[in-house]
Amino acid sequence: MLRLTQSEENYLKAIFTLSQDTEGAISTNELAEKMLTKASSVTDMLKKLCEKELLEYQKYQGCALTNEGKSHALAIIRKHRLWETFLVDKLSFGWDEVHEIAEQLEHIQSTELTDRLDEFLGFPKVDPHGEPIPGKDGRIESVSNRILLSESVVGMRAIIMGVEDDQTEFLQYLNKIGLHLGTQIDILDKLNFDGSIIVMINDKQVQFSITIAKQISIKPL
Amino acid sequence: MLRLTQSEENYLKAIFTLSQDTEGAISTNELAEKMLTKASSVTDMLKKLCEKELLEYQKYQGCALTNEGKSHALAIIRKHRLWETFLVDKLSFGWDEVHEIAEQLEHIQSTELTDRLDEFLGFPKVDPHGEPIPGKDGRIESVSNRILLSESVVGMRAIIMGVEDDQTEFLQYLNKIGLHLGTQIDILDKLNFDGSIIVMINDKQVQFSITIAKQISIKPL
DNA sequence: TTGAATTTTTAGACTAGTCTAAAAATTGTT
DNA sequence: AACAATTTTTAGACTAGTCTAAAAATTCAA
Ligand SMILES: [Mn+2]
Ligand SMILES: [Mn+2]
Ligand SMILES: [Mn+2]
Ligand SMILES: [Mn+2]
Repeated sequence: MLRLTQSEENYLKAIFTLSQDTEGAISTNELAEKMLTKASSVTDMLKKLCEKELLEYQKYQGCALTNEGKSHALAIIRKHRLWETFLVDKLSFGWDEVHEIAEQLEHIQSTELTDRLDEFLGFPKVDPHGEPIPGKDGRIESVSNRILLSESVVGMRAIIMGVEDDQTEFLQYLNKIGLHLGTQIDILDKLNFDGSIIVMINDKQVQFSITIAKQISIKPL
Repeated sequence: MLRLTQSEENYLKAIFTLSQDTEGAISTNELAEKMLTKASSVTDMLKKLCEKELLEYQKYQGCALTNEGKSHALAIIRKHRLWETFLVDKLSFGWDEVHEIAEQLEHIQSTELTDRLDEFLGFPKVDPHGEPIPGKDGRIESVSNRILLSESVVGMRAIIMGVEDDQTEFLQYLNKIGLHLGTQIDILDKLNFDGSIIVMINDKQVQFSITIAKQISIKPL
């Protein structure tokens, strides 16, 4: 079994995540930005991960994970999301407080631990941000009939199913306006000129910019 | 707040532990053996930790933790023992399976997490090996009327309270002979020439070498 | 109390991960 | 197609942690 450093694992995870919404290879700069580091550091790491056959990489052509690399990334994401669930469900942390801690816990090496944690939590399907939790086998069950709030239409009634961004400030903002997983909303209006969406949450009107609306996923009722 | 690397934390913990049963300073070689590393590496690390005022160190004179260093060490030991308790009490691991995992978990940085875990576990006083768990304030409650099995006298009846060694093979051996925390034993005999102790455990006779007897702590009834 | 054995430190090297600055390759634009 | 802008890689340096081999200090024992 190939043993990876924390840094290597963080790169794999970042590449996997970026690949989710990008066609083709991931560029060095894109990855540098995501990793909050410099392109030259990324190049060095890509060479190393390519050497270990976790990704394919050719000079100036960006990179793409191999199956091996993908399954490593999924194992880390599985751990991250299980630990976040543990922190919220068992230790009563808020959904805005768990990401940084899970960022460390995801690197604990023990498949046995991960699988027992999964069982202890009752095999949860999604984490506290509504993100699906990969199974033991690395498979992600597709989450059903979700759309982004940005794609909603006026008059729709819907349930909040997830957030695409788990940054503390964003989640704290959502807390402040009373928006949680499972919250019911009504789409009241959309402004043509900037795409803003006006929503009713617990009898209060809230206006979301298109940027925010793209970070929230809902299930129409 | 001073941020330490995993390696620095492991050194502090080792120095603390060695200091428990050694008078005066800890020597470079002693520490090298404990850390499974070379004396030259230890010297480098001692310089660094001295620089950070976590220990006092003078060339050729060994080292001793400062109060700052001690409280860091205690915080790591607290985490280690709480996580071991979590693994055994909540995830049903055996006491022989948890040390390696806790060796990693003890480095997770979040006082909030540690304190909530403590609460979730019901503020346990001892870990699965009978070792006391330091409190939030770093204080260790002294464990009452314990002696080592090696110091027992023939005819005594006692309860197993702890083990001084948490190596997997040792604990597995204890499992095999049916010795756990809380097990009741009778001291049947002591052999003068090698110090072996013959003990009755669950109606079976078992003979312990003096080496083993020094690793087991008991409470006489 | 002096020489030998042991312990400890230093010197120099290596790996992992990062950085800055400069060079090279690619991309885009006229 | 040529040149400019942008992206990416390389070269060289730095820190942390480790190692081996050699030098220095301490300890031990005759
Ligand atoms: Mn997260
Ligand atoms: Mn991480
Ligand atoms: Mn342990
Ligand atoms: Mn450790």
